[in-house]
Amino acid sequence: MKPKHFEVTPACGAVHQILSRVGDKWTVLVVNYLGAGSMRFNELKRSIDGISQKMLTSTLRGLERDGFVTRTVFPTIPPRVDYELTDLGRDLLVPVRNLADFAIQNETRIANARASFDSANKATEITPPFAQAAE
Amino acid sequence: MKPKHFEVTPACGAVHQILSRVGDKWTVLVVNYLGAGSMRFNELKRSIDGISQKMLTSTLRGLERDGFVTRTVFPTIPPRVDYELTDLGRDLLVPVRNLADFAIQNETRIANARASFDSANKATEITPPFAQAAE
DNA sequence: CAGCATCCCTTTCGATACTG
DNA sequence: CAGTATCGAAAGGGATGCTG
Repeated sequence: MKPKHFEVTPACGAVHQILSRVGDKWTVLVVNYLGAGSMRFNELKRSIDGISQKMLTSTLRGLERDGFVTRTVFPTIPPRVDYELTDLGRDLLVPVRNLADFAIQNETRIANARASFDSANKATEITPPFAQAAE
Repeated sequence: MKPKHFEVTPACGAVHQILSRVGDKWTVLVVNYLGAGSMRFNELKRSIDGISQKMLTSTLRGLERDGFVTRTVFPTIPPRVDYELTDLGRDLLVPVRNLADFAIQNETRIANARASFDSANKATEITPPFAQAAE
């Protein structure tokens, strides 16, 4: 849990914290859904196809810990828990969506770059005698 | 290598690609250094404290594959390899730095949120008889 | 309903040794 | 100098079963 090095600049730690939270598998999806308003646990779970309950829990906990979402428990039966973005969470949504826009706008360029890199690389390979045709 | 689900929106895949590249352990550091101009392999390695040559290599390969950096080999002895951001790489730097600025500007808020979350959590814990004082 | 605990597999990362 | 190859540790992530 505690970083060992990469303190190139003093602020670098904080930057990496955010970037790796945002870069994990589910955070952005969760934050994005919560951007539309508060949601319950299973409501989120149903919305985000493929997420396990374990990952949803830990993603929400992480976001809660960092102050991006609030968790409100209603002591009813059955229990009800609402998750909602804080102001900080809504602020986070802005730069994240900028990055998302970048990704969307450059999707083709990146895909092309990959394709040409991969084919250029394939050409350089050892080309073993039993090489399968390109998959 | 192939994602199984989380295609909530068609663009979601592209977004996640970028976010997870940028969220990995070293990419942002490398891209940030290259933002100042082209650099050689060992120059980068010396600049980024704690990075192993394996991770620097794979980070650079990933960035090259996605079209964010160029790799220029000078067939001299000893060999020399320059890495430099492409236009796409410099474009990437913009939203990334916005997110970095967000991280820096909200570092304290996040740290506070964590501290209060952690202490609130500690209070709820089983409080074992031999609980160590806060580390 | 909203979780926690457990098991287990996969991916990521770091350390070390070797090469053109 | 600029890598590749290999190994093992650690973290991430999924499936399942159980609880208040």
